[in-house]
This record gives sequence, structure tokens and C-alpha cells, in this order.
Amino acid sequence: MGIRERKERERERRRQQIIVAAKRVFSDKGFNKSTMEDIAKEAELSPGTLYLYFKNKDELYASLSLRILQYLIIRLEHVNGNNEMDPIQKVEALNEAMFDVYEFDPLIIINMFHLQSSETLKNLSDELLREIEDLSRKSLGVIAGIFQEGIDKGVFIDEHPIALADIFWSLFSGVILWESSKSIINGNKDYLRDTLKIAFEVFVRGLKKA
Amino acid sequence: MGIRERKERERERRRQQIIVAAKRVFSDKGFNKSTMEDIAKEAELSPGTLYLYFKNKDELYASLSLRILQYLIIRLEHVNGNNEMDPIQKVEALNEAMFDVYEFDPLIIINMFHLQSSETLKNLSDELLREIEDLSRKSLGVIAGIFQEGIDKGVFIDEHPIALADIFWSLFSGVILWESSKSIINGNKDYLRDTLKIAFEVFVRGLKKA
Amino acid sequence: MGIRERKERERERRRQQIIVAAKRVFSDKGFNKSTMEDIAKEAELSPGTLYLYFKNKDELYASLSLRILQYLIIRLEHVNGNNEMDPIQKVEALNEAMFDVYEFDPLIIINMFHLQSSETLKNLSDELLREIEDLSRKSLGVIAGIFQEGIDKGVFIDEHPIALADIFWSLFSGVILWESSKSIINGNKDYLRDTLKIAFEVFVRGLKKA
Amino acid sequence: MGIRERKERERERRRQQIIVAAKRVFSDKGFNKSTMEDIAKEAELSPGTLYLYFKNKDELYASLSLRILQYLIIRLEHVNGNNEMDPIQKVEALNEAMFDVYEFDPLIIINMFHLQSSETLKNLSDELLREIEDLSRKSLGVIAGIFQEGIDKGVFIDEHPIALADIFWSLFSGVILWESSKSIINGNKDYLRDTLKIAFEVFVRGLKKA
DNA sequence: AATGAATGAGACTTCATTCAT
DNA sequence: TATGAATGAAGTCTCATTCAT
Repeated sequence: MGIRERKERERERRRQQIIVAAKRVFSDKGFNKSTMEDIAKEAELSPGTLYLYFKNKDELYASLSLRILQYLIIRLEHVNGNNEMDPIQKVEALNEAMFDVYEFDPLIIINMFHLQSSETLKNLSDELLREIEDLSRKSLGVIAGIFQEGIDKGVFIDEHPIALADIFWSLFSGVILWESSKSIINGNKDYLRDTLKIAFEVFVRGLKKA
Repeated sequence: MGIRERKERERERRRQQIIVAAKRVFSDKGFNKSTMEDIAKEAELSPGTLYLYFKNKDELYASLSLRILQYLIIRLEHVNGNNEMDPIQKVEALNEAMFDVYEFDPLIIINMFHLQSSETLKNLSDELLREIEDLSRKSLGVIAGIFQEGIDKGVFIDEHPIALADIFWSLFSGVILWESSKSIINGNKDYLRDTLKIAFEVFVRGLKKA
Repeated sequence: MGIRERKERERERRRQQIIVAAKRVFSDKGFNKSTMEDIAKEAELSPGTLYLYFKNKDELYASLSLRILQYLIIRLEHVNGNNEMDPIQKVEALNEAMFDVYEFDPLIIINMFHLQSSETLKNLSDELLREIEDLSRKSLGVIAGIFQEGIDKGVFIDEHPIALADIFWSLFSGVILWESSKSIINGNKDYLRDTLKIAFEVFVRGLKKA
Repeated sequence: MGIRERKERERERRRQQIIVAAKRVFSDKGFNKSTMEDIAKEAELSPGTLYLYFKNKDELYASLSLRILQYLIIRLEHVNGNNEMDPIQKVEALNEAMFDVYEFDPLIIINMFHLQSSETLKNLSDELLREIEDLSRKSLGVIAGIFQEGIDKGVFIDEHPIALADIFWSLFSGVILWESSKSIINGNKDYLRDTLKIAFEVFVRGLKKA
């Protein structure tokens, strides 16, 4: 391993350390109430150091989303690649995978939507922006692939698989967001799991060919 | 019309003027990037004046949501009260109504979620908080009523109607949010309508009793 | 009574109404935390009206002090004019009079010192400034007269009576201010009366000719 | 000297730099009319920097008082510890010491009273509040000790020494405040010294046992 | 004379970002 | 590379004062 390569690896390690800290802080306080100093403290680094690895706060946030998106894709591909499941089982596995990812990092949903803000996008480097688009498209693509298979096998209704993937993702994130927002007023968190379950039962029933 | 009454009306007009300006600014820049001065400028008033009508920025934002929520409820009740439609037609009309409201004020969805922030809730007056809770509960209640009717008539599957209402609302807002967030990158807005349509077809199919 | 005279009298009545309200509000919250709107509300007038009677907030405050100073002078002159008391009895009566005035308006002491701020003085009209000087000098003069009498009669030590008047006034206000400031931390208010009593015993003993 | 120690010293130096600037500004304009920006400018720092060293404006003000209070105590203990003076000489030395402190920082008196405001106290950290109480109590305690000694030795009248200490302090601050407030109108500052001198002659005469 | 809605300057404070060490 | 003290722009909110009615 060359010296340059070692440096590169060291640099990547540091980046991850910061991202992990940022995740904890953002989870705790949300984007706007989290300060760069909070994150630096959590990472046991100084604020200045953060800027050696990330251009600005928005880019740090986006990188965080990127990382979890990568994790999501791995899980999705694993589901998709499993040839022993029929399409319906795959959708169920999809559901499981998404929930795991959500539990691993509940921020994922909110992250994805924070990225929507055009004010945020303005502060991102082109490179990062492209990467986000790629991963986003890719993960939707994998999901769409699963639906495509179902359609091809005559199990699912004949709709555009990309649209189905969007709906799947929307339903999942919608339920998460909605139940979370209600739970702050109601304090009822267990309800989320139940609602998700029913939501997917309905979704899958609606998906099946008559 | 008494002098007091006229004053009251004048005051209400001014409130609306501010709310309309705030809506435009919040739509444009999002909550955090919008400043009270932006809103004042948009309303052609001075910053101080805003505080004569709204206690603080959070309360101005919440009032904005309240207004659209009231409009939503009127639409929902109109659907529910129509005795000439069967449950399935009602769900379709529900869908239409929600979309109209969304077109009237695309912020409604994001508003509803912004209200979730406990930091936001802390700054609201008790009165406003109670009003929000009431309206929120009420609108969900109307939706649930429609599903209840479908279940009673043996048309829909036998699930808790409140859960079905939550899912309906989640699916709707999920699709809106998701397609909006994608459209910023893709610039493709027409797709939203189509996706919503498919989403509800699937949902309704899944809802029907076998 | 001419119409002009009646108007003048009406105007004066209004001024007093505002001063009374201001006293209550300033007593309650202190100068800086009291707003013109607070005072207007207490006087059951509108903020704008206050400015028809007083040039600005500082001048309103100063006028308030003036009024209590006038009351003080009446009390002092009454003591001084009583020919049945010997000098020592007069100093004791002085003490009583000051305490009565203090109880009637505890703000008097703080008022007198607030007037010291050159920033405050800058905002006062020349006329008011002169009036304050006059009354201030006059009240000190009456006190000094009492000490002069004691010196003339050979009862008090031979010091400049104006200086003695200043000391008397300083001791009184010093004890009031100091005990008030302590009482906020200690919550002990009864101590004030006792301390004042001892203070004057010591003062009078020190005043007497050997 | 370790690196940490040097940093600590540097930090303390900066704190003092700010306190010195604040003293000048507060002296000049009083608490309310002084802005944090004024102080920053005087200290040749940016406003933000002030907040690295002091939690808020009130705490900056209180720290300023604390500093001078510490200096006062040193002087008072020095007087008290001198075994070659009799009680009367000690009270005279007390007087001198207080005047020196006053000349070193004329704000001390006003500071002590500003601290009284419960609005101010609310904004102070518990630690600072406790420190102020301690020092305040301590300085009064030292003064009371001197009077106690005079009483024990049969030189002073038999009154509660704490009360005498309060009176001493009140008389001193009363004269200072009163003469300062007059001098703004009269422009006569030399008179202060004389008045203080007479005040303490009278006080000491009144203190002595017959 | 009286009103009170509106003003807008300005206060305090925060925090993303920079830069000398 | 890492630091962290310092910056200073910007945000929210208050309130003395004005002015059209």
C-alpha cells in the first residue's frame, strides 16, 4: 500500500467519524438546531477540522444521507438478488428491509426530504449533487425491478414499475412521517408498527392481479 | 355595522394579508430560510407590525396551517355528507378534494409536518395548540368516517377505520412530498398527478373486500 | 372662571391622572421594563395621548419625581414651621416625615437617583430641569434650616448646615436602598425599620454638642 | 508553565480586557444605554467574542461588580488585621479604604444596587449568584467585625454590629450616590470629599460610648 | 383633543465559517 | 493536518414615538 493510498484511507476514516457524530447530533436536535460545534464536540474534533472534510454544513448533511442511502441499496439489492422468493415475498422483504434501515437511522426519511430544499441544493457541490441523484435513482431502480418481475410473472397488475416503486417509497415514508408527527402530540409510538403492517397488507392486495 | 365590528373586520383583513404574504415567502424559501423581514417586505408592512398580529414566527407559521386545515375540513365534510355516493366513490372524491386543497396551497403537506417539531410547539400559545389538535383530529375523524361506512356496508376490508384514515393521509402526503422532492432535481411536475392516480387505484383495490 | 382657565385645569387633571398611573407602573416594574403602553393602559388612555402631555418617557418619569418632591417639601416645611419642638425633636420629626413619604411612594429614593443619569437629563426640557433643581435645592434648604436652628441654639455641633442636610438625606436614602437591595436576596423586610431607627439614633448622638 | 496553564492565563487576560472596557462604557452611559456593541468596540473585539467569555450582558455586568468587590474585601481585611489600631482608628481606616476603592472604580456603588434587580438576578448563573452573595456577606462581615471589636472593648455603644455595618455601608454609599447625583447638576465634585469627612465624624461621635 | 395602528431603528444573541498558530 | 479563538453578518423581537383619522 503506497503512502498516498494510506493517507487516502486515513482521510476516509476521519470523514466517517464525522458523519457518525453528525448523525447522532442531527437525530437528536434536527438540522437547524444542531450547530457545527455540537457535531465537532461529538466527534471529539474542533470545528475547524470539520471544514477540512466537508465544504459546509449542508454538504455534511447531504453526505450523511448519502451514506445511509448506500446502506439502503445494499439491503435492497440483497432482497432483489434472492431467487428463492416469489414477487410477493420480495415486496414483503422489501418492507422489512426498509424498516430495518429506518430503525438503524430514523433520520433517513427526514433526510431525504431535507435534501429537497432548493436552498440546500444550492450549497452542494456538483459532484455531491450528482452522486445523490445517482444513488437515489439507483435505489428506486432496484425497487422498480422487483415490481417489474412481479408484472412479468403476471402476479402484479400491469402498471409502470417505476410508478409502483415511487408509490411504495411514498407510502413507507408517508406513514413514518405521519405517525412520528402524531406521536409527538399523542406520545403513542407502538402504533407505527401496526399501521405500517396494515398499510402494506392493503398495498400488496391492491397490487395483485385479480 | 358597529364601529367595533368594522375594526374587527379590518383587523382580520390585515391578518389575512400577512398570512398570504407569509405563505408566498415560506413556499419560496422554506421556514428556516424565511425571515420575518422577508415576510414584512412581501406584505408591504414593517417587521414590527407582524408582531401586532402574531406572537412570533412559529405562531405565524402555525396560523397559516390552521387556515388551510379549515378549508380542508370543509371539503372533506362536503364529501362525507353526500349521500348519493357509495363508499368507493367517496374515497375517490376524497382523493380529488385533497388534491384540490393541495393545489390551492401546496405548502399544506409540509406545514403539517413542520408542526411536528416540539421546538415549534413550545412557542405556540395554548389556544392555538388546542385549535390545531382539534382540527387535526377532526379531519382525520371525517376521513375515518368514510372508511367506517365502507366497512359497515361490507364493501371494505375489516380494519380499524382510524388506521385506514392514517394510511390514506400518509399515502397522499407521502406521494406529494416524494414527487415534489424528486421534481426539484428532475423538474418533472406532471408525473405527480399520474402517480397519485395509480396510488389510489392500488389503495382502493387493496381496500375492497374480496 | 374663564374658559381658558377651565381648560388649563382640565389639562392639569389629565396630567395627574397619567402621573398616578406611571407611578404604579414604574413602582411595579422599574423604569426600563415599563413601557409607555403599560402606562397608557393603566391610565386608561392611548399611548399617543401620553405624548400630548409629556414630551417623552424620561420627562414623564421626571415629572413623577417632581410631584413627590413637592409633597416632601410640604411635609418638611410643616416640621420646620412647628415652633413647639426643639431642634432634636425636629430632627426626629424629620425622620418620621421622610419615612412617611417613603411609605407613600417607595420609588422616591430610586427616582431621585435615576434623575442623576446624564443620559436622562439630556432628554429633559430646560424648564423641567430647572424646576427639579429648584425643588431639590429647596427641600435641602428646609432641612438645612432645621440644622441651622440647632447650631444657633448651641445644641448641635458647629458644622455647615447644608452639609448636615446632605448627610441626613444620604443616610436616609442609603439605608433605604441598601436594605431594599439586601431584602431581595434575604427576603427580610422588617429589618429596614430597625436599621433606620438605629441609624438615626447614632446620627443624632453624633450631632449633639458635647 | 504548561500549555494549559498558559491558555488559562491568556483567557483570564482577555476576560479582564473585556471587563475593563465594559467598566468604561457602563460608567459613561449606565447599564441600559450601554450596548454590547459599544463594549465590543471599546475592547476592540467583535460582539460575538464577548459571548465567549460572558453568558450575557447581565453576567458581564455582575462580573464587573464581583471584581471590585474582591478588591474591596482585600482592603477591608487589611484594615481589620492591623492590630496596632484602636477601634476608632479602624473605622477611620475603613472610611479611607472605601474611598480608595470608590476612586479606583466609582461604579462600585451603582453596581451594588443594580445587582438588586430581580430581573438581573434571573439571568445570572447559579455559580455567579452564589459568589456574589458570598462576597457581599463576607465584606459586611469584616466591617461588622470591626464594630464588634469596638463594642467588646467598651468603646462603642452596645448595638448589633451587623446593623452598624449596614449603617456604615449605607451612609457611605448614600453620600456617594447623593453627591454624585447633585454634582451632575452642580458640577461640584470636590464637595464630596468634605461631606464624607463630616459624615464620618458625626457617625463616629454617635458611635462612641458616652 | 384623543386614538392606536404602524413604524423602524436598534438591542441582544447565535453560529457558520475563517485563519493564525 | 488540526486547532479553536475570533469574527461579523444576520435573525428575532421590542418599544418609544409618530401620524392619519
